[in-house]
Amino acid sequence: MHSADAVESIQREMTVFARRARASAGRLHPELSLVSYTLLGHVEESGGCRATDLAAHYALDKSTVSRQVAGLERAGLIERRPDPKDQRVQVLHLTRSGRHILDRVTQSRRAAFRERLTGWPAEDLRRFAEYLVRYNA
Amino acid sequence: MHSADAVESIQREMTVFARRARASAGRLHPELSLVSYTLLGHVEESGGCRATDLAAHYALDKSTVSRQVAGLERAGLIERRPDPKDQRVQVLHLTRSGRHILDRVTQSRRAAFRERLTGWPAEDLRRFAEYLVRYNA
DNA sequence: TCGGGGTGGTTGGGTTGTGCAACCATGGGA
DNA sequence: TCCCATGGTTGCACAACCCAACCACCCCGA
Repeated sequence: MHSADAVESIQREMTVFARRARASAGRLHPELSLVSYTLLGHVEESGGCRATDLAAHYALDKSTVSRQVAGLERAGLIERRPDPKDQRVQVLHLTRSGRHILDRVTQSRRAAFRERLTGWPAEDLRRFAEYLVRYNA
Repeated sequence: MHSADAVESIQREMTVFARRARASAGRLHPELSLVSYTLLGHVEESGGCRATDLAAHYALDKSTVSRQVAGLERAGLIERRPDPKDQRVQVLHLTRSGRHILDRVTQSRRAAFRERLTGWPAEDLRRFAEYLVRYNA
């Protein structure tokens, strides 16, 4: 396989993956869309972040994030705390319920993934993940 | 990095990638969305296929494909030919114009990708593509 | 000190991609 | 000949987006 073909494949397969991921996420966890799940995960990992941070990291319009965040708050999964340093800012944090649901969904997603990746050598998994991170950096 | 973390990363980074791809595709080629481009590419590669084939391969609902195909036909990029073996079937083929646009967009996408992947050893590219194909298989 | 450009966030409006369900037409056996 | 399966279209609803306009607040320089 030449580099040009590899590039072609990467592009196409990523697209296929994304579509399937979204579809199956919707089926498995009606309570938490793939987008919500991703944002929720980011909020947890970051230990409190702003809507703008989410928008920048996921290349989303701030209006999109604003609405997603509103939905998550309405669902009681995150809460907004004022930033004492800057009155414009709302720092997002998971609620107890948000953490709980995130954990449940993560478990179940992980199980599905693991099944899918059964038989992959650990080394390949590691390298696959590393490629993706490097690409998106 | 342990396997569980790798799995987590793969999932997340794929999502990020997909979103960026869609956004940038829309910006670079307003005349051909990412979905259209993908389907068009598949039709060319297969050398004539049915809408149902597309739906199966991309895990899309047949109604979605039907509408996408209708759009591509309206745009003059593909044409439907009756299948002599089965009157229900419409075999999809690229038109001259479809082939032309597909080529142009492919060139430009490839250039963008290549720039992005500058500095990647060919071996890594090859392996990255292989992982993706294996995963989606 | 005050005015203005920059930044965080919300809202209104519109587009696109998608799935589900109901439907039609054709095909292929029992 | 009937009946079910299959390929495809259409109506309907919805989620995720983006852009533009807007408000509130921050901060820097004249």
